[in-house]
Amino acid sequence: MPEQSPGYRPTLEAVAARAGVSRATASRVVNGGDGVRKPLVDKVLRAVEELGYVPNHAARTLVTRRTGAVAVVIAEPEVRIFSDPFFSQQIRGISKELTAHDTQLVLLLVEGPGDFDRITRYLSGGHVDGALAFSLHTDDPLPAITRRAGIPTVFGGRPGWTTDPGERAVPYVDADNRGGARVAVQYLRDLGRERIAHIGGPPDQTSAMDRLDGYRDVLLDMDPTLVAEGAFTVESGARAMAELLERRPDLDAVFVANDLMASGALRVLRDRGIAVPGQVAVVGFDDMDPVAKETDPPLTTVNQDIEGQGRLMAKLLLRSLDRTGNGAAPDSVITPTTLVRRASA
Amino acid sequence: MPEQSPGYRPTLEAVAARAGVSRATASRVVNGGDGVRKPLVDKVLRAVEELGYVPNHAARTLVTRRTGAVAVVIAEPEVRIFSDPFFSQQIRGISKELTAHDTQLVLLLVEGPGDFDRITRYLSGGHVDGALAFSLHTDDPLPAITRRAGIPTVFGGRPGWTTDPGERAVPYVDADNRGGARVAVQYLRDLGRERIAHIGGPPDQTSAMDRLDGYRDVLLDMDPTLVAEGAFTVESGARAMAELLERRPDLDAVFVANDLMASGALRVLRDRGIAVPGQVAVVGFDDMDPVAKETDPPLTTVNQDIEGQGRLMAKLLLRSLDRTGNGAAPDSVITPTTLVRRASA
DNA sequence: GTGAAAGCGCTAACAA
DNA sequence: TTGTTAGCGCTTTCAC
Repeated sequence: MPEQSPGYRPTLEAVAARAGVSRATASRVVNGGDGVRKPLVDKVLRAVEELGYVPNHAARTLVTRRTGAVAVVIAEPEVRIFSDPFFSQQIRGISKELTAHDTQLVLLLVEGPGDFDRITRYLSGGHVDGALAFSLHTDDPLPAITRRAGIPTVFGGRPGWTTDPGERAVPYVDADNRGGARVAVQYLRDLGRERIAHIGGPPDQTSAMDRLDGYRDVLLDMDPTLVAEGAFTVESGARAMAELLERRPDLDAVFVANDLMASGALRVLRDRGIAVPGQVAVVGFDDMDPVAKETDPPLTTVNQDIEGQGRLMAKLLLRSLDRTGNGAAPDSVITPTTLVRRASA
Repeated sequence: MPEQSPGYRPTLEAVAARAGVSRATASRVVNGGDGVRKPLVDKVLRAVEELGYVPNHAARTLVTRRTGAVAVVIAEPEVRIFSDPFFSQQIRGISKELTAHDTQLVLLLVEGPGDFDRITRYLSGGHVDGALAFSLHTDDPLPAITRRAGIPTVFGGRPGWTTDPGERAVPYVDADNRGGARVAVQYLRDLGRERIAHIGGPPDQTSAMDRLDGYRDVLLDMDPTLVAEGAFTVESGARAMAELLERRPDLDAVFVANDLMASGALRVLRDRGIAVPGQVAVVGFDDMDPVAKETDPPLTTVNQDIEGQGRLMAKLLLRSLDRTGNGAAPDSVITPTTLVRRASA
């Protein structure tokens, strides 16, 4: 890579001149070289190399009307984003996929309700070609915002909104929360457990709802005293476990809606000298690294491929951005989950 | 906000026409309105409002040569980024500051050594005005890359590189790791502890080095058998603690280089029935939320304002990007730390 | 297959 | 103070 005086940037014009061709031909070569004779292609390529030419992105965007950038919108005012590897992993997956397609990732963090205006303006401002958003709460304004902004969007996690009839469904990627929960609870049942409790997540998050539904699917005659509500944090899991033990000292298993809460629950059980899985079997959800492996005992839990979900989101979005005809509106995808057996159940 | 047929975007031309002024005047108003008479300003503003005009960013960049975007480069191939809230918090601070200055955040995740080429190309490609980078390892190639790319860069964390004489020092923001460590160890000493051990982080990270140096500052006659090395993870902290107890069962205090390792150490002490702080006092580093508050017992630790560091990084970079003359090259800043007393020491 | 030329939407001299 | 005009660097018809 030739080192130039910093700040100087050769233009396509310069490349064309050096290669002895027109700007148009140089442009064709830079953009793939279709329909240009081999010798000319080589000449141009050499000029590019020698000059250290890098296309001016702004100029390109101005004429093509494509920015080559995608916004990732994260609305999570809670502390949760700080202690939850969930986002980091999804973003990693997204980043990999976008990078592979020369697309930039513009991060939009929503700090508060007042920010929605800013986000709307940005999204409608032609800065990005599409958006990826995480919608966690049932009353999330994000779906409405991206719809209004009129840019293709794929959501991470099932949005809580029920689609109005006639309105186009919002495309999303989500794990099979309900199915995973079903498998987990069925597993506890097959183990012979009879009083299977559940520690659920915040009821305004669709993943929590879906996992609770999966629990209900298996335990049709669900006893409400066996269900406690947490907040997807370690501490809330501990509290919920204590509450359950208070109410139902006879419980012999718990299906916990995420690993963080499960680790809190395990701590409470250990502190009270209750054997796991001997007296109480515990199954978590997420297979979060490294939490699940390092609990005492190691946690049996439901694995979901979070990074893969991120990749998939990006993939779906990029496909809908593709102008070569097959740029159909993306469908939603539910990714599979698998039960990982460790020692807690 | 007027809803238009999606895809249509009014131009400055349209605004000017509607306001009955020239494009130049419209442009002036949109960019602050200096030197335009009030009534015209109002007219233009109204036209903007009515048309729902949003400036075309590409066109503007093309002529001003400023992108209004900043890259955040994160090179952390390790698992660590997944379990460490450190980055999320810094990014949050960065995001807030950038947003307040209408600057976009482009996220660049470095997945492996092969990625450095890509990053270099991107940074020199005029996509962004500057960069913020996290340099954690002493052999990090990032400083060299951003220098070669020739764009202003501010680092998070002291880069391990010793600056060649004559070469411009790399500007960075870092916590006062050494000073914080000094205060922590001195505090243990003031408590009357006489055999103060240390669990350090990976020696290729400057923060770990600096904290170790602070420990040494106080314990000049440092005994090597009192020092163990961890990897900034819970498990490694537990291992290091076990190792130390093996070697020096007589130790009466431990200064641990971060809270994650401290929580592992506490677990080991608890498991062995060693009273904290009765027999062994423990001080951590980071005051990580929620870890430090929720250990058993709650952790006495050194607080650093991570989000503030992020803000500061952005602030320094934006200042050096400012073209109004005072755009001096940024200096480095060391942010203060404070000891937070809880129950473990 | 290749080149000439128009124009994307905007800012910044320069004129008026 | 306001308007006119010349590009910024690129892609893309349209001729050749």
